[in-house]
Amino acid sequence: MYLEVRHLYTLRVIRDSGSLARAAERLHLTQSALSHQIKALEEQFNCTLFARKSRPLRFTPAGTRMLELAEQVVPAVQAMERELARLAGGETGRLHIAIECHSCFEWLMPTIDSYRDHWPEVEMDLSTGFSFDPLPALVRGDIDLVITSDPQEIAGIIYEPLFRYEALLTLAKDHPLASHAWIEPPHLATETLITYPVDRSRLDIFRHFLEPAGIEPAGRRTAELTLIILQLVASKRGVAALPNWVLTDYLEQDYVTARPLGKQGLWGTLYAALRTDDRNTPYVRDFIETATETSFRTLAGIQPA
Amino acid sequence: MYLEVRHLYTLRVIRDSGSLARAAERLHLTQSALSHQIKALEEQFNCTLFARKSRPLRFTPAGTRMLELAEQVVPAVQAMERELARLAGGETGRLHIAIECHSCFEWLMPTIDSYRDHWPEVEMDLSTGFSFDPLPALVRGDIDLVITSDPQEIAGIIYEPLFRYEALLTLAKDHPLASHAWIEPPHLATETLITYPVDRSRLDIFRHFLEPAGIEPAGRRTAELTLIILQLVASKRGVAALPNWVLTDYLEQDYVTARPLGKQGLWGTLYAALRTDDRNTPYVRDFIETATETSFRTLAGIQPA
DNA sequence: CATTAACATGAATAATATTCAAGTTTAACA
DNA sequence: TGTTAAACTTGAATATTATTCATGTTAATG
Repeated sequence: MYLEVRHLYTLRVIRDSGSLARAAERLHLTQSALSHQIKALEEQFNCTLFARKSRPLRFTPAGTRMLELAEQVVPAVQAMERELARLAGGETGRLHIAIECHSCFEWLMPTIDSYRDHWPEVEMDLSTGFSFDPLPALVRGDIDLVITSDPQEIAGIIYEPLFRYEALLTLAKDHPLASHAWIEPPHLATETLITYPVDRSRLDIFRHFLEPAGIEPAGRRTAELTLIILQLVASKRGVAALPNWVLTDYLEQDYVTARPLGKQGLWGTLYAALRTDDRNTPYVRDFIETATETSFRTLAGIQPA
Repeated sequence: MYLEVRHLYTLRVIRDSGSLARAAERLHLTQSALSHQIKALEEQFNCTLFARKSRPLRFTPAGTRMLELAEQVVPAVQAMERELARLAGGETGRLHIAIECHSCFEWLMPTIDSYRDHWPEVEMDLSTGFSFDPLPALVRGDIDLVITSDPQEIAGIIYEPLFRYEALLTLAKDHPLASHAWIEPPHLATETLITYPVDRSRLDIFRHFLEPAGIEPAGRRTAELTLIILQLVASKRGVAALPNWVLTDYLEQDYVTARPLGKQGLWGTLYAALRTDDRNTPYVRDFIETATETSFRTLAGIQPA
């Protein structure tokens, strides 16, 4: 065995996720595979790289040194890969993005920032899919990429999963439902549900939580901006299902509280939809990679798809 | 497939050796393996890395860029590996070296220079084995490493091959034998052979060239220093068998000329002899690695062992 | 127009990474 | 103190990937 870029990449993910088990998920490997990988490294260099017994796990001096190398090497490799991708053709093109996901700005903005650095020649545009259905526009070629949590089978369109997130029911701090460890559908029969202004068929809380149980909320009202929704919730005008990552800051500041929907929680997956033709276009591929990487760096509580 | 350190290492060797075939030898791989490896890289990045049809082969812009990465990454990886090896223990120790090879200073000095940088704590010493037989001293533990081209089976001693070289018969420029494309043993029956002052049983030209043919040179004289030997040859006091790498400068300056010994040439291997116990000692291993690397960088015309 | 050296290719094999199916260990909790 | 769950380890089975082997192609050379 030899030290390879793969190992360095692994090491970074382990540090970022704080445990072998979680790192394995992100790397799309079993936890056993990672254990073997690290063990082989440790045997080759005849030293331990980190102490597993503490959470988050701690790197030894040797592990820290190797991580330092990783920090130098991995970005350099990625930079070269991007440059070659540009060289290989398709260095310029158009990337018009539409988002159906109303809370996506948080990771989309840093993603676009860092993407622009790598692909200055790509003409970018961003439209929010509030008023029109973006998928036909994607098929027609008016736009090139749609961020959505609701993949619909359409010929010529593929969905690349970005990450999984949990929808939490956001509640005022002293809301009665906060006494439950998790929310069941009947709990909502007497509540006003605040949502983004989209058709209920696009909302997971209806499709995968309330409708299967045959429950209707007492009322519904909509708001476009996440901040407004939160204000409404805080002032007890209703409750709202929001992605966990949107809430981390507000929960920490104790502005609102939140509970899982169902014992297992209500999980959704965010996808990038693109035309099959664009599947291997370098600058499109790299956008997706940049997006997942940025998300995992920026967002707390999300899971690999 | 992914870009790995291995590929970057390969790329450097290809550049240094100017052809896939030679690079393969140095990497201890078949030429086919290398061809596959490069092909896979080129397919992954969808570009060619170098033009094969020219000798030495030329890197494309993409290849150059990747080589640039290699130049940054490989030394960084090696540096970390050495640091970890020191951390893992055995960071300090003794390395007393004896050389039997009289022309080895050329690569030994740069080797020791760069080695000292990496292992400042290791106490080094160098003795030339002119007067005593170093192998018993190695067994006893008086010295720790012997550079020799003449491995003798001794319990507790192993030989790590460094590189292969060709012994050439060095001749005055206008020497009659220079008219032959290569030298046969009978040609030497009328010549004075100039050698280093060691027993003839240690000299490859006797053991593997003259004795098998039952030929004796007309005379023999010795000199300790390579430069003196060359002066004697140039002034027609005799002929001498010397490693090819010693001669490159003098041949270029047209000071002397040289011919292969036999149609296939007379090839020898240089070894590092060490005690079996020291086989895995980090600072000893690294000396051997540094030595081969330095040799291939410094010396022209040598071959992987 | 042979001949040689360098490189390419497809199939076979060897080496290596990963998973699978246990088994430990640790920490949390009743 | 026992019980459970989560995180990690381990050895054997399997899958994947790298390398070799045998052979073909190409380009340069006499």
